[in-house]
Amino acid sequence: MATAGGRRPSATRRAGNRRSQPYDADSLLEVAVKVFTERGYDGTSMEDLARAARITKSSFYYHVSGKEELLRRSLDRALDGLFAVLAEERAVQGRAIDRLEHVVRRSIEVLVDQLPHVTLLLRVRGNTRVERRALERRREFGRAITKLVSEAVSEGDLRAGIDEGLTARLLFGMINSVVDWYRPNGGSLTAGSLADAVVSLTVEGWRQPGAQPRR
Amino acid sequence: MATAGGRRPSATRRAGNRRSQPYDADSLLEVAVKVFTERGYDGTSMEDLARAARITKSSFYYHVSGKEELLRRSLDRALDGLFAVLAEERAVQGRAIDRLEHVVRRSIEVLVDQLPHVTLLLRVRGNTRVERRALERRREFGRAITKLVSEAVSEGDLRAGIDEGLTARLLFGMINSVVDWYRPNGGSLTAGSLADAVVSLTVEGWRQPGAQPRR
DNA sequence: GTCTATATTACGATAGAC
DNA sequence: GTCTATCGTAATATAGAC
Repeated sequence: MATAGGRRPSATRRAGNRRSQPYDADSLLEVAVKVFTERGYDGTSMEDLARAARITKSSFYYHVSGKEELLRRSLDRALDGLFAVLAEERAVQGRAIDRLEHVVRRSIEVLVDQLPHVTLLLRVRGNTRVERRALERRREFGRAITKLVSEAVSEGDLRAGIDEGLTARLLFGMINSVVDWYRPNGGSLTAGSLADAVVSLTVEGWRQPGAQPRR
Repeated sequence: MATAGGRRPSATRRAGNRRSQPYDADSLLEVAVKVFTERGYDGTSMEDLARAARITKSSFYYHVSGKEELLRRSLDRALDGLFAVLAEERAVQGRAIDRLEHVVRRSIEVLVDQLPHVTLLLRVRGNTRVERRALERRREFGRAITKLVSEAVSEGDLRAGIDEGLTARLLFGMINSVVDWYRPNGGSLTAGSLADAVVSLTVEGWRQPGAQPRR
């Protein structure tokens, strides 16, 4: 999965806030997006970013044109990851219910893998052109999910009578909410076991199989 | 449900952005929180608020001490609503599974009823004391939900083997995600039918009852 | 590449007239 | 209660030395 590019010049080097070698635009993006997710994009100043990188504002500006470039690159990373999932073999071939499950599982992987970027994406409000473009792509992703749910109903694998758009929204609402608490260092909770929990909860429900229906 | 106070001096009067009678602190809170949810709290300036209220910044300051007072009052409104649910008769008496369902349904009602305030609450980052206090109360609410899920497992009404904390988080993640798309003017989708969808999806799952298990 | 210093604008907040 | 005018601060961004 990784960061999609090839070379990784400073990812490990910078781990632990160690300040030794000069920055490049990519390593500063990492720093920035981390701070954005902690304090919010609008709540973060270039001074905050520079302090987190242990350099001055001016040095920061040497590498990037400004806050919005950082936001744009981060949002693109998240969106490219999600759309790549929609293009995968198992997302386009087979029964809709299987394609849906695949997209759910892989989306959770992308979310965990690109956690800060996806987090930022999910909090965008649409105040600038960059943000509005991201929102539009997000809506496009949502439409693709709704279509999958719709087809799964048509093919008889989801209960008829459910509202496709609503179900899709609630499903991805559940998935997206993961960014609010998931922390990679947590250890045992992998993207896979998280996906298991989500799929289990939405597919089978939490009802105790033996239990009497309660109404 | 309403706005908890008694008199409603300008709620209807202000509907439709009509500008006629003088403001008070409560009617300005409504205006402000609406803008906050659209542009984000940090992304909103007092100038923005004043423009939305069709008065000047100075006039706005005549009624409120500043942005943070507006935030504090909004967050308190959301949190008070949610905690009131936990204190309701049906949230403290009976089987845990029934108490849980009641809290889920009533929380959705509060969310819909106090939509902008709950929206703001869910987006708080913890940058100020006011925000950190709200986050702490939110965590306390979360712990109460986890406890309910836990008890429902103990009482044998939820499948054993599920992770209580994870289930609680995913459940309320699904519920909370509603603020990202629900619009009251939408018409036919009431809090009740929304709650039905959430309960149905999480309790029964979306599997077609007649369908063969697929793995 | 990184720094100090600074230009410029935006923002939160207040003073004082009406 | 609302206005115009303004103060002080903090933010984005750049210039120029090293």
